[in-house]
Amino acid sequence: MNAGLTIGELARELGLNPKTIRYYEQVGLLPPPRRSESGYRLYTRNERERLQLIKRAKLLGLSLSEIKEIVEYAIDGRCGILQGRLLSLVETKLGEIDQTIQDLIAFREDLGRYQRHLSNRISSGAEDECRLPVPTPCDCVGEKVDAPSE
Amino acid sequence: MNAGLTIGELARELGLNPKTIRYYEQVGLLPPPRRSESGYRLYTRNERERLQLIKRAKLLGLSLSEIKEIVEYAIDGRCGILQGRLLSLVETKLGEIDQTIQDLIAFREDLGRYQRHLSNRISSGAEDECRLPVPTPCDCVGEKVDAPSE
DNA sequence: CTTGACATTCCAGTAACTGGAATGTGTACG
DNA sequence: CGTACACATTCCAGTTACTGGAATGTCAAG
Repeated sequence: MNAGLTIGELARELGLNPKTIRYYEQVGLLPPPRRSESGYRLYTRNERERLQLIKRAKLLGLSLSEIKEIVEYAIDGRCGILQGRLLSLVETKLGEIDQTIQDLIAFREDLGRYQRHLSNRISSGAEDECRLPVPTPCDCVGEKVDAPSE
Repeated sequence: MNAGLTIGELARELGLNPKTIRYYEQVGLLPPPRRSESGYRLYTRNERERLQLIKRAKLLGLSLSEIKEIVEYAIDGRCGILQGRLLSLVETKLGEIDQTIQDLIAFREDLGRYQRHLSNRISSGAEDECRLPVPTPCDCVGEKVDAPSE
């Protein structure tokens, strides 16, 4: 029953839940794969590529239906009206992705600072004054929020 | 009735749906803000910062309850057991964020290539042979390629 | 004083999974 | 061979994180 990955193997390779893969098939994001004698799904290289693309697109925050549009085009090489629609979708998203990357890098820095702060506190046994520098530059977060002044 | 942002103003500033902000309040991610005479929510700078932190954390893929843990800690300055729990959460996430950034950058490249490809095709009026280089044939994310022959 | 854009609450729906139940499959072991 | 055991199947129900709609209230402008 080999010659192809089972759903579990594919899922493990990609760090996905097998259920997620079945779900993608159900909503038409993945084509129904061929089946073994006994009805097990059998996947190939193609599906792996396709899922990787889907994973990336998800990172970008595309919805499954947007992804479907891109993937369908990419995989099937379908042409026509879709092209213009797709180009503008891609262009919009290109504009967004750089911002996303910036945000992510900024957050990574916050988090790193936070981590250093935490492990310092812990190793020094400090138990008080735990205000932390998580949010961007300044204070901000550690405030009870009634601040009634304007 | 001013001295503070209304929910709509805050939402616009942050690119969120006002409903989302109310939802965050409902699940305890945001403290109930003070209200105007007539019952409108009035927000301050603090909430803006807090929401920005939440937005970033979401980018990273933290769940709302994970975010809540971090934010709550930040707010109450609570110490003790939480610290260790939090440190390991943060450390795990730090490990993931670099991968996420890598993925995002790789996808950005794919997308850029795709965009050039598309606009070339369109401006040259080409209508056939639309296979595109989107999914980067090589593997950038989940390594581990033991392709069983097919 | 009405119109229109905002706000409120509550309830219902959606997207994208995720888990559980009931059942079948394939290999390995005594 | 039989029986574990980890996998697979389908179907259905639940969860998370919103998102929209209805009914109603508020406020600044014309």
